[in-house]
Amino acid sequence: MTMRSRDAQTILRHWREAVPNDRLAHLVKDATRALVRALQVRLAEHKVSFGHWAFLRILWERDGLTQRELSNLAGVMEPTTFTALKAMERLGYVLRRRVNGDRKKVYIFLTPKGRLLKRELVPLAEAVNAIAVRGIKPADVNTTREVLLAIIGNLAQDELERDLPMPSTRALKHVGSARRRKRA
Amino acid sequence: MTMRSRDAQTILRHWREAVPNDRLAHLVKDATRALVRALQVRLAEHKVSFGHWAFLRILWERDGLTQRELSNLAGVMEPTTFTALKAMERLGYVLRRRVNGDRKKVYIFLTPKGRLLKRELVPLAEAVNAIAVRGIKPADVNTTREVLLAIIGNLAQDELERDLPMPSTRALKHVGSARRRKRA
DNA sequence: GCTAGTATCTTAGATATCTAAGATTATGCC
DNA sequence: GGCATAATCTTAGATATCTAAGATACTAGC
Repeated sequence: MTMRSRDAQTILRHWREAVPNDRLAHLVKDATRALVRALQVRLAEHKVSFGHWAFLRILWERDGLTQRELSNLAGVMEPTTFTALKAMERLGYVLRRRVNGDRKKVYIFLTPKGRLLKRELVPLAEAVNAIAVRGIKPADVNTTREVLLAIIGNLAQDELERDLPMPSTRALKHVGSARRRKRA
Repeated sequence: MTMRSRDAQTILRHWREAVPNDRLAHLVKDATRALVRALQVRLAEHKVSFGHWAFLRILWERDGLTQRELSNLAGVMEPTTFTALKAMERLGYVLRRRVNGDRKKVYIFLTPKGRLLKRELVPLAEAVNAIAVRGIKPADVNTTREVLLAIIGNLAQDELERDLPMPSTRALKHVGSARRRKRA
């Protein structure tokens, strides 16, 4: 299958030739795909799925978090988290436990097995990152970081504004209690 | 459901606080999610799915392309294209036709209905883009573009190198005939 | 002109993600 | 204390994507 290699080439040529102003989204998406794929193939060699990586990563820093908290940190919705953690539990990477106190919450703990993956997997992510930014000026990478953050911020802000029934500036102060506008 | 708004806030805080060096991938992915979601909600108001957008976009520029060509241009694999175009055919946006000549190929043509969507949908993408880059220096946006392109290029290059049985520099010249290494 | 290989589309099945809504537990107000 | 509301997890079902492999049509070399 020659396909994927040719694809990469084609995509690149495509972008180099014409990048109209309103295709930043497409470009960012292609970059994500490239990054994700690079990490994915490496993780696969260690039998870890990309979907689990995001949670492992957070848990290595600190476990005993709830699913809700993990969702927020990973930036995904709860069903995604739920499914991933169930699978990870089956694989023996984590334990899911309700503790005394708020019995709604499910706390997630790494098993030794899950913890051991860290030493194995983190280098893979570092390798992908190193490859990705090879030959790019660090200052430009930083600029990119800032720009992406600003974009995320702008869109989050916009989403809030679209949510508010009364689109006044003052209303933004009360963001914490904002309610989603129901969409068709 | 207050969730999504809080999520956005949480994600942002998260990123502003600590962006370790090897999480560029995560950041790019979050940006993609934000951009995609912004466009998605707008497209949904016009009953168009995000998955179809990418193909419409290409077809508005030029139709009569094959599925293979569309896949390459959209940067997705063929089953994705196939599924999307089948759905779009059902919706009456495109026709799929084999023509005399190479009867393997399926050529895609916009219907008038599909063509009319352009005027309706392009402004949505432009709006999202405008919101996304609001307040960001155009020069920085350009830098970001360049960096993302370079990243895509670096990773494409790396993928090729991983594919080649003999990882020599010279081998890269023969990229066109490169064969995928079989992965476990 | 047959056969082997290649190109293209298609099918099948997996993964990652989402929204919407259901179930359970906690909280707060009367 | 009991009911309404909120928080959290869970289920259900949809979408977008992928890989692997099957089916069909073309091409080239003998």
